[in-house]
Amino acid sequence: MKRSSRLSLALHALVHLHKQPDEAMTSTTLATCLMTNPVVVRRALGELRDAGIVGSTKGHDGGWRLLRPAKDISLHAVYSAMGESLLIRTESDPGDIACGIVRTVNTVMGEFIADAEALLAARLERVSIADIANQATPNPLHPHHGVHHHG
Amino acid sequence: MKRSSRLSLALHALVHLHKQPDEAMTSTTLATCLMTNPVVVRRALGELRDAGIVGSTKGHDGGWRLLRPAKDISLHAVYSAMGESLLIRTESDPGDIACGIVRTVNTVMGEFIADAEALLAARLERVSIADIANQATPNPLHPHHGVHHHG
DNA sequence: CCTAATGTAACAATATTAGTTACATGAAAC
DNA sequence: GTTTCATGTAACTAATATTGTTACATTAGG
Repeated sequence: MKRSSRLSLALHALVHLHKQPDEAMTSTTLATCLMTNPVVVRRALGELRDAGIVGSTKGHDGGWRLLRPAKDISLHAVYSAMGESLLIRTESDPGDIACGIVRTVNTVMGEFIADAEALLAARLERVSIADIANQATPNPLHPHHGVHHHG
Repeated sequence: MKRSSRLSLALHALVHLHKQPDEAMTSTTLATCLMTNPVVVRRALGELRDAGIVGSTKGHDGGWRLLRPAKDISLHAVYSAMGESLLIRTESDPGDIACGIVRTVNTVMGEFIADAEALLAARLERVSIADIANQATPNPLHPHHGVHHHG
């Protein structure tokens, strides 16, 4: 697995929920689609639940569903809900603290990153889960039928 | 240590080389300033040497020096020389390969990242090592004397 | 009260990154 | 030419971050 698979994992799950609006999907079902563990799904979606993006219900016929239309869920909302960023973290540069250069590099880099962060946030705000779903070109071998039986 | 300290490490080293243009600095001296191991310094600067940004000489009075003025070394040159990026890598999303959604998420994200990469590259191109050095506000407690005896 | 779901803590496994040791190579000093 | 001081690099170890797993508590419905 690669770094920050959490992000694509969450997006993947959200698109699934969007495509199946009628009934809640369980963590186990999603985990099968995402080829991971139900607990990992809960952890990721739990953060989105705290941000009011998805809702979860326990017990019979419980599971996850979107709390608002996919077109109203921006990628930026997802990312900030998960405390993630597209940019690397470059805080806390190693180096002798008595050396002024360290702090200068950190300052310059920090400003650059903050600037870039704002730039990307604005762009991510303009992309929604619906945008991703609409671009979904079904796999010619396994077209979607609403139910996802993993291969 | 934080992720991609390699980047700030390299920048830190380059500013040191810029501030000391008269003689070469050894990996050991730099390692002391950067609070790391000489081999780590060699690994990082080695990539910059391959890119023609710095030069190294062996033997007595050997070490590292800049091969061109600091104002002509852009952050983008440094980053691409090291094969690094300011953006996270999101390649190879986990998920069932038979599920079209996986590929769609990857496609959309990939395009977004590529776009952002180009954007940031252009911005990094406009910042040089000299820009960082000029912004260096010396530590009031330990002003620079040219030689860096670590604390 | 049994089943099916989430919630979460604690732990194990894995992957990534940084640090270290060891030794070969090359250049200047003596 | 031999010694010394430097880089070059491979191999290994250690530390860190991430992901996966197990176990069990909680809640809802039949």
